[in-house]
Amino acid sequence: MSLLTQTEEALKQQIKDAVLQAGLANEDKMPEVELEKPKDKNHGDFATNIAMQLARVAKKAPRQIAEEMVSHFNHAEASVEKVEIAGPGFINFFMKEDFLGSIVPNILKDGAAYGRSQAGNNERVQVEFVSVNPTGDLHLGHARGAAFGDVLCNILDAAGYQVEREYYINDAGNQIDNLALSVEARYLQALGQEATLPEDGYHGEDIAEIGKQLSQEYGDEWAQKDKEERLAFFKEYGLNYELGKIKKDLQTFGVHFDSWFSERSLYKDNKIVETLEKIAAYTYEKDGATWFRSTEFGDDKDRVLIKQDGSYTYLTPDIAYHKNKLDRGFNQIINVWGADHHGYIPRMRAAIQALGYPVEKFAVKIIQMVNLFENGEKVRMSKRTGKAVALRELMEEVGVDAVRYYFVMRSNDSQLDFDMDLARSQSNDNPVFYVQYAHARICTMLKQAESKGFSVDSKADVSLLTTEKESDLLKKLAAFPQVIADAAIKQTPHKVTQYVFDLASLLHSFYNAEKVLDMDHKERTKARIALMQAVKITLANALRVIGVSAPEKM
RNA sequence: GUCCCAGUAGCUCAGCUGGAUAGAGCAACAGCCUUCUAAGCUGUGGGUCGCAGGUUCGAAUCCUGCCUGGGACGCCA
Repeated sequence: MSLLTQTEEALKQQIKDAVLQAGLANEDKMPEVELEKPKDKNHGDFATNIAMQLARVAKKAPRQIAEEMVSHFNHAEASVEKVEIAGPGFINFFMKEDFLGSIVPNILKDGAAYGRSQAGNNERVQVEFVSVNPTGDLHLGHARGAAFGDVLCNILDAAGYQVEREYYINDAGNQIDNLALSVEARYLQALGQEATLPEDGYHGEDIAEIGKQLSQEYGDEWAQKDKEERLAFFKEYGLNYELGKIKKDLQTFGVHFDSWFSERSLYKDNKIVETLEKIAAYTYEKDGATWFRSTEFGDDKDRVLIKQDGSYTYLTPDIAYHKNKLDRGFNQIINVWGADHHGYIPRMRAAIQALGYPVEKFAVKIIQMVNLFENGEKVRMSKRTGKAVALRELMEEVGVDAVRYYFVMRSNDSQLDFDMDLARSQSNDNPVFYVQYAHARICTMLKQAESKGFSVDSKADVSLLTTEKESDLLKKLAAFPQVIADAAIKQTPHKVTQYVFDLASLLHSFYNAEKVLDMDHKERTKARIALMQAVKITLANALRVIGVSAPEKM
């Protein structure tokens, strides 16, 4: 348990005891004590609205309740310096000076582990994200999903969940047959033969490249062979080529997966038939097709599982896939989907229920669209390729750090304007640099300290850290594990970018107000060096969670 | 037509399991470098929280309706 939560728990307990002793409520009428951290410092370190909550139970005015509660409150047990009643009945607690005294040594001791907690109780969570069809490059929208999913996993991991990252490869079905046909056409063209791309084929440069490669590698060998055999080979070839590119881009982007799940394996292992049998009670035949009665579970229409031509719709193997995921025993499976898939949620929820699983285990995070701006104008297509802007281009243009930071800095359900010029700019407008600069600044200070004979000392007298800027920093540092845990529970990665920005801001403010290296006050200098080290560790840990580098100098 | 997301300062967005005077960055304006990196800091101005009702001691936050913007509504994936 982190220092701050210990303090809070102790305080809550004392508040509860005081309420009971004052006879304002008995055990079963006792509401949950809620503590908040007031934004305004004049309102103390913590505040509670318990008096207002009790107004109805105790049948008294909130302020009067507050006074009776306070008169029974044990200041010493809760490390409270002063209590004030304010406004309509808020009770504000001002903690003793040293209540944050152990935070710096704690952080120095924990190092890279500072911020980690057991909030997740080791629950197993699986996050499936990206899962782009291996028929082309990752573009803008996929990139946001990739960054979001990866950071969410980092957060869950730090908060004490067991996380598994999975990519679902759509290597069966229509789109992959189409890929094979497209490759075939490009191959034949590369050999100088007449061939046209299928109507709904893939027109990208990369497919032409595959065709060229094949023609160079095999000459007309494959043109001679049986079409079926040829397509089977081209399918594999194209799949490996495209998947290889995706994997490489993801690696560059700093995203890795624990498992790559093949849709094809569902066919091979007979999982789809098994799944269909399992939900047979909710299926029926109509118009020569097999339907899933998803309306029974709140979907707005029933869905086809087996088409007239006997093939499956996209949904069918996907249900089998979700069954497979749930059978693996996760406490929760989280899917990260693009906004264009939101309509898909009700039918999948229906399927989960038809399979007999608790629907709460199934969560979907919808990632809203990204709009790219350059020179103040919306960029619809890449200038280089004429197609949707690829992640690769974006990384080359503005760097991995900026792309990742920008993609997680906003709530996933807000659309995102990505300003290329801003992300590229190495200026004070750019939040990525602002945060990294704070880290680099500390590194410089610590280096200077070393050259003056100081070293980081975890036994430095941190009670000398008494200025307002210092206590602001201490409080912010202490909050970090809770911020991570909160972001994990709410599945809101942007809370971490927000936190790291705030911490950087406090550091810059402190830096400008106080001098760390002061030969006239050696003890205070030591304390500040320890504080700087603690801030450095926390900034680095937070940046690591986001997947952004923490440079030593800039 | 149905469903999802959004609507908060000039711009981009936090805040949304109800709480005190609604926050941040950018932009604007005024200051701070012989002093540990000015990629920084300090200050000022700027808001009918889309609109209208409702619930509540209390609503940006919850409920209902409406308006605006984006997206989705295939025997595509």
